[in-house]
Amino acid sequence: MPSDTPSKSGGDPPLFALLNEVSIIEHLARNRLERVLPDGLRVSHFVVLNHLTRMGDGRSPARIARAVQVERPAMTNTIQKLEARGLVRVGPHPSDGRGKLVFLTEAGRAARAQAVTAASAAIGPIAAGITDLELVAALPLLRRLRAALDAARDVDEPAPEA
Amino acid sequence: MPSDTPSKSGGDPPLFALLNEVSIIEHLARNRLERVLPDGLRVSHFVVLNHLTRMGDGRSPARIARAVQVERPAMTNTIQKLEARGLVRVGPHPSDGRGKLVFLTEAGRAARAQAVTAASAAIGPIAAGITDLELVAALPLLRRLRAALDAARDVDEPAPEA
DNA sequence: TGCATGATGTTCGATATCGAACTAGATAAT
DNA sequence: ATTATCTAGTTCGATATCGAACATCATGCA
Repeated sequence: MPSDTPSKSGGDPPLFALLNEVSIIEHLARNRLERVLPDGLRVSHFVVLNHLTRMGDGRSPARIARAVQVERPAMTNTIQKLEARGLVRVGPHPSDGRGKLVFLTEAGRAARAQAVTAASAAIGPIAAGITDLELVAALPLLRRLRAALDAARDVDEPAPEA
Repeated sequence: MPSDTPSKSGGDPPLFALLNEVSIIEHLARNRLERVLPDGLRVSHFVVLNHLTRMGDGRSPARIARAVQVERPAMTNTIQKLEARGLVRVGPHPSDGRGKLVFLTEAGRAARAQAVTAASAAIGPIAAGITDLELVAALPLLRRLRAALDAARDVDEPAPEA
């Protein structure tokens, strides 16, 4: 049964081991989520609906893109799909001539609620042996790590030479 | 400065909040890694080199694909690229007529070592304010979550009817 | 032995994402 | 005011990934 055992993650620094687990969890959760979402709703669409619901309506595509860690062209595509499905309404920015603002429609809110239900039903039971207490306990570290990675995102040239 | 504050992740169940952090961390780490890898080495390539180095040589593409959470066509593509770069050697399976086995070349091991160095240099400093102790403390939960998600991967029909 | 089922590697078509580049509009500096 | 710089949204080309389908070989069962 131990078909993989030579040197599992023995020599890996803790940070690498953690990022490895994170990578696999993300992949598994994403795949699972993709299969249970209603209709042909994509994870990327769900993420945007979720973001708009939680953080608020009337945001620009660029702002959403930054928050969701996606490049702007991808967000253009996603929002066009959402608008075509009637889950989102796009209007011009009042004070910024080039900008746009994205608003949730009622259908969008409903679809998001339905997706959340489906996601909870599909992913919740899997983590049966894991208590909320443990999850909450692990959250602060992950948030700090995310913040650190996020902060270092634009800092690519740390003073080339002295 | 608080440009995003309406309802951050207040109403989210802990599992969702954690998966959200995981998703963002994975994205940020992947992007950062992609930028620091030598030549045009892709993250997917690096992952395979890493897996073969840590878990051992002479594995079949399908087995690697399962371990790395990627579909077989993607692994076919990745291995062809690796072979074209001379980082990997592919031979027939001795006892299984259809199978193949993937072996690391010296260039492959060297490239992996170089990539690990680059990755450490790029990602290590970011997590400066985070101790190995904290990371190690968070690992068990993540491993359990991964195991749970992994186990539930094929169990899609949990006894449809009684 | 012969046949059904499953696994492996691959090809194909569709889709999403990314980086680069472009246009239009905003913003800062001179 | 004019110019330079920056940002928003989009388009384009390239690439990776996925799901479905296929040919080949293994394996279990009759």
